[in-house]
Amino acid sequence: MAKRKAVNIKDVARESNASLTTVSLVLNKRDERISSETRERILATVDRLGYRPSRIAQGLQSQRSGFIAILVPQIRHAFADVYFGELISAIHESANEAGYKVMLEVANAQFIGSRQHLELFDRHYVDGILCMGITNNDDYVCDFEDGARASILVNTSRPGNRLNYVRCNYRDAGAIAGRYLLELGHRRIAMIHGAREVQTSIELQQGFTDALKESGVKLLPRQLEDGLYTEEGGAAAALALMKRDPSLTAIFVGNDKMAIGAISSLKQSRRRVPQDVSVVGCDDIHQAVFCDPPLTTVHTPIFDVGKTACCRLFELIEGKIKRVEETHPVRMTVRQSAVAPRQP
Amino acid sequence: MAKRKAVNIKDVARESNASLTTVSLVLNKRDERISSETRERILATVDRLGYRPSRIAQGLQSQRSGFIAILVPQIRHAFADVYFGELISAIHESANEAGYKVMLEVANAQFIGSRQHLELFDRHYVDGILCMGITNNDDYVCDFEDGARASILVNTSRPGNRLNYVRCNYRDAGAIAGRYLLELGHRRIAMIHGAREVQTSIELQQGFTDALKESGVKLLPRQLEDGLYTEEGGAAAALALMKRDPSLTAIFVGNDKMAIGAISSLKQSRRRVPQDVSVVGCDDIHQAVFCDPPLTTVHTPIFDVGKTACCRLFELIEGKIKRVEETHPVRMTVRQSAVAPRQP
DNA sequence: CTGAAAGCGCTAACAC
DNA sequence: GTGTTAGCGCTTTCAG
Repeated sequence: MAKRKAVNIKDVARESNASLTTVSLVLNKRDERISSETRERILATVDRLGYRPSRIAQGLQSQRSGFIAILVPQIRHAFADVYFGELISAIHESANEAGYKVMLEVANAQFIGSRQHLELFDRHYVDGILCMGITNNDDYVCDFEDGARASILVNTSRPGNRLNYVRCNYRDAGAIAGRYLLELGHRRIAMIHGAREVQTSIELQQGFTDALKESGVKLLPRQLEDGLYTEEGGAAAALALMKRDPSLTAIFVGNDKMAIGAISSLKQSRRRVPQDVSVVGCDDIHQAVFCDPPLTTVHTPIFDVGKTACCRLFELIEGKIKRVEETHPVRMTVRQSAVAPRQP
Repeated sequence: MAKRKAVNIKDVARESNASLTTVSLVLNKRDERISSETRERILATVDRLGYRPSRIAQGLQSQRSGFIAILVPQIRHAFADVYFGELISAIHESANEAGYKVMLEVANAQFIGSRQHLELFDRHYVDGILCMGITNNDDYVCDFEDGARASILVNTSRPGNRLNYVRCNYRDAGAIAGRYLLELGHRRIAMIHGAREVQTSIELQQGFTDALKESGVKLLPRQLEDGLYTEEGGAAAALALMKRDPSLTAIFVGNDKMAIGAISSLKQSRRRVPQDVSVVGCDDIHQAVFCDPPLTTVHTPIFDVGKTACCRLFELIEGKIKRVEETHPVRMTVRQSAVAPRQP
C-alpha cells in the first residue's frame, strides 16, 4: 500500500504559527483560554491540511484503546448465528453511541490456551470484554473475578462466583412456557434442552420442571433430550423423544433454532404441528415468524440485554460502578405452533 | 476499573540487568547477536514479571494498527443477518490465522456523513477495510479508487471503476437457476429480485433473463417483484406475483432469506410448494435445509469468498499485490422446493 | 555482543 | 494566552 505520510499535529502547529499545545488544546475543546482568533486560525489549518489525530498516539498517552472485545464461543460459523448476531448488533449500537470501537474474538482452544483473554487487556488491545455463550466449563472467565479487568457475561451467569452479568430470567422463561402448555391442557410433555454445561439452559429446565411439578406433572429423564443448540440437534432430539413416547402432545424447546429443527423433523415424520404435537420455543428470534407454523415462543429481550451489557461495561471501564448483576424479565409470545392437545 | 500499572519493557531491562535494546531484540527474535545466556535471563524475567509488549506503543512505532474493519450496510440488526454473519465468520477466521484483529463498523448516515471510512485509515484505526453489501448508490466507496487505502468489496462490485473486489458469479447463478427451471419444464416463471441498486442483484437477474430468453421464454416486467432482501419482502412479493398471474408455476428468488419468506406466504395462501409452485433460492444458507420443503437453491461459496477477500486484503496491505478482481464459480444445490410443473 | 539515544504522534503539567 | 518540555512504551540505528 502506498505509504502516505500523514499530516501530524506538528505540521498543523507550524502551518498555523502556533505551538503544539495550543493546537492540542483547541482540538480537545480545552480551549477556554485560547483567543478565538487563534482558534479559528488553527481550525482552518486543520481543515486545509486534512489533519486527523492519530488514535494510536492518543491511546499511548491515555492508556486507553477505546476498544471493547466481543468474545463468542467456537461454534460453527459463530457470527452467522442469529442469537449471537442479535447481541452483536445491540452491542455495536451501544458502543457506537458511546464512541467505543468493537472488535471480535472467538474463544477457541488456541485463544484460551495462550490466555488471550488476559493479553487483550495487558497488551492494551481493549478496555473491556463482553463474554457471550459462556458455559460452566469455561473456567478461564474466573480470571476476571478479581475485577481488575472490565468484563461482563452477556446473557449467562455462572453459579458461585463474583462475575458481572446481564441476562434474562431463564428460570421464569421455563416456568412461563410450562404453565402455558399446562393451561392449554397438555400433560404428556417433553423438553429439548441445550447443553448441560450452560447455566441458562439449566435454569430454563429447572423453571420448566418446577412449573410442571406444581401441577403434579412430572418430567422424567426419558422426556428430556439434548438438542445441542443446533437445528440438526433439535431435529434429532424431537424424533428420539417421539420414538420413546409416541403419546407426547407437546415439546418445549430450549431455543428457537432447535425448535425450528424439531418442527422440521416432526413434519417430515408425518406428524402435524401443532395438531399432533405442540412446540414452544425460547428466544423469539426474527425467523420465528416465518416458520410453518409460526413459532409460539418465550420472548427473551436479548437485544436489550446486549445494549444494557455494553452500557454497563463502559460504566465499569470508566470506574462509575464496581459490579453488575442484572436480570431482565421475559414474556410469552403466542403464535401458532402450540394449541390444545387433541382429545385421545 | 483498578488502574493496574502494567509491566513495561524498562522493568524487564532493569530486572534482567540488560538494556532496553537487548530486551527488544530478544522479544522480536532479532537475537542472533545476543548470547544465549542473556536471552535466557531476559525470557525468564519476562515470564516472571508477566510482561506483555503494549500493542499501542508498537503500533505507534510501526504505524500499523494490525486491525482491519468490516463495513456492513445499515439494515435492521445487520450482524444478525446470516449472509453477513457467514462472511464475518470467514473473515475472522482468515484474520485470526494471519494475526490481524477485526473490528466492526456499520455504514450508516452518520458514519458516511463524517467520512469515517477515510478516518479509520487516517487516524490509524485500521490497515484495511472490507466493504460488504455495497450498492450502486454507495458513492463513498469511490474514495478508495485511488488505491491509497487498502480496501476490497466483498461479494459485490460496481461497474465502471477501479475498485478491488472478490465475489461470486451472479450472472452464472441466474443462468443456472433459469436453465434448471426450464429443464424441469416450467414456462410460466417469475422472479423476486433484491434491491435494484445492488449490482449482484442486477447481474443475477440478467443471467436469469438471458437463460430464459435462450429458450424463448420472456420475463415480463409484471413477472418481476422486489423482495427487499427480507423475509417479509419475499413473502409480500410472492403474493403480489401470484395475484397478478395465478398461473405461475415457478418463482426464482434472489436470496434464500426472501425465498423462505416467499414459501411461508405461499403456503399460508393455500398453495403447495413445490406441487403448485416451485421455488428456487440463491445463496444456500444453512437454514435452507430446515425449510419445509428443504430449499433448492444456487450455492454461492460466500464463506470462501470471505476468506479469500480477507487474504487478498492482507496482500494489499503488505504491498504484495496492487489489484484484486476475483470471481468465484457457483453451482446448483437440489433439494425439494422445485419439481416439474403439474400438467395443466 | 550490548547500550545510548532518537523518534513514532500526542497530551498535559508547568513556565512564561 | 501561549509555548516548552517531559513523558506514554516501543523499535531501531549507530556507537562502543
